[in-house]
Amino acid sequence: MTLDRSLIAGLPAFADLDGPGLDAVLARARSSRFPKDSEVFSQGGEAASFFLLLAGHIRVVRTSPEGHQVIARYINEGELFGIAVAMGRSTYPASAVAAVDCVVLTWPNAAWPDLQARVPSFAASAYQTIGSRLQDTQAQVMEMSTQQVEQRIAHALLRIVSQSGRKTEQGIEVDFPITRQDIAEMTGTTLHTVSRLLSAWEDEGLVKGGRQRVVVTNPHGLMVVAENRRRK
Amino acid sequence: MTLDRSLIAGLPAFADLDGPGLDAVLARARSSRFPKDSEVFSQGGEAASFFLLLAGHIRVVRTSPEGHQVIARYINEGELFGIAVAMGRSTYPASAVAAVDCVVLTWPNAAWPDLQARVPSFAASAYQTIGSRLQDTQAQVMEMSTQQVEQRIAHALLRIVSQSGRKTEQGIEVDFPITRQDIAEMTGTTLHTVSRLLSAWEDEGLVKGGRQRVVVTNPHGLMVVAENRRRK
DNA sequence: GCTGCTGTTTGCTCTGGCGCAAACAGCATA
DNA sequence: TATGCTGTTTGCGCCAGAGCAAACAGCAGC
Repeated sequence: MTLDRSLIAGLPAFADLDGPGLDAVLARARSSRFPKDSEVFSQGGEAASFFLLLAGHIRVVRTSPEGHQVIARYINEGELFGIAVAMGRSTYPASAVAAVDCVVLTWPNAAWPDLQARVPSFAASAYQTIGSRLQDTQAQVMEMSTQQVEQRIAHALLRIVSQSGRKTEQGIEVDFPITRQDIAEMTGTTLHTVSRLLSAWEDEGLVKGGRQRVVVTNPHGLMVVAENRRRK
Repeated sequence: MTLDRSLIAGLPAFADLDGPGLDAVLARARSSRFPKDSEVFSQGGEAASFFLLLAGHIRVVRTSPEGHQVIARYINEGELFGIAVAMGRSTYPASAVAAVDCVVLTWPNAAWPDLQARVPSFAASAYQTIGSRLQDTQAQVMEMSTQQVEQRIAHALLRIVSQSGRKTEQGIEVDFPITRQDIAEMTGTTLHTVSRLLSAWEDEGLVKGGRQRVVVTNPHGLMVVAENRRRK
């Protein structure tokens, strides 16, 4: 099965590639579907492939030995993920779970050295992805060290909505199902605290909730909360 | 000034290099001294170079807009740091401060593409460094999400001591000056809490403190604390 | 339309660890 | 030997947010 260039031509990861370059990249890939809640790869499993998300949303989850779960990030359409090979790792450090039905491009790790040599801008894009994830994660550590729960949750919501928001009449909605528990696992807090805060924000007209739904109705107001600039 | 191969021949970053490879790498580098407390590079500053620590210890610090400081990591002898260029970044995301007098190799970023092409194993080592920092940072997020302060501090201490410990008669000592405040900034807690816990541990015979000094006298006991397996 | 499951809300209690304050101790300099 | 400066210790009060419990609500399947 041959994949069409148009699948990936518009993506930032391939911005610098010409037609033949795109074909070279696609020649080694295959596309597959992952239904909602299925695992694309599993924490600790041998890293045999790397991936690009064509459609859908993917949750990257780490589980501690004691069974605690933490959501490291959400992958959006067009992003590379599971690129353990680019970091010289042989196992996946986290699991990737489809938050909705997804379409994923898969490359075998064996293709990496060759791709890196023949399509250097593709490799550069992978390295940049890793670099920006490192930045994001370090920023998260800073947030967790210095900010209170309310600001952290507000920031997290704004980030989600800015990366994976869908405009509606009411405001900007997270365009995949997300539970209060998920938000808690992203911010290092508890389901209960998230629920309480969202309820409070709903009363203030900042957000609107629903089952596995969050709509930010007043992004600017939420930013004020995130920056801790509100007059209590 | 020409640098001698022996400077770097034993380092993991150059493990795969032969003699000419080492020379090629060194040809573009220059070596310099940084006195204690001086900055090797500064957060937000334009990233013009990347570095390797030949001797000493370096503290990587991020400062928030509100002035909060967080210690992202310590760099040990033989490690690459400030490799913004490998992540496609144009500014440094943190500052690097010499914790003791240091000797540092410096390459201009301009040398990177060439080195990457001619000494691929050097580039690979840089990418692996970034990858393992991402792992470390994500592990830190997990710790901060799921563990209490006591465990986090115990883990942090064990990590420091295993990476930069010096054996003494008393136990393993952190071999650079480190304050309670530093430990607090590594673990997202406060000077006071760190001091209290170290005092308590000293009473239990796990560690021994001093001004800017920490000696772990009973690593195994401290691991029990870190794993939260103690009978209170 | 009923049933069950999964996710959400909310009240109450309790406590880890932060913030403040003050005293104290090494170490360097005059 | 005295004087500061910087880092450390410790006591005390407080509160953000966790933990527990219980009721509630949307949605899927029968």
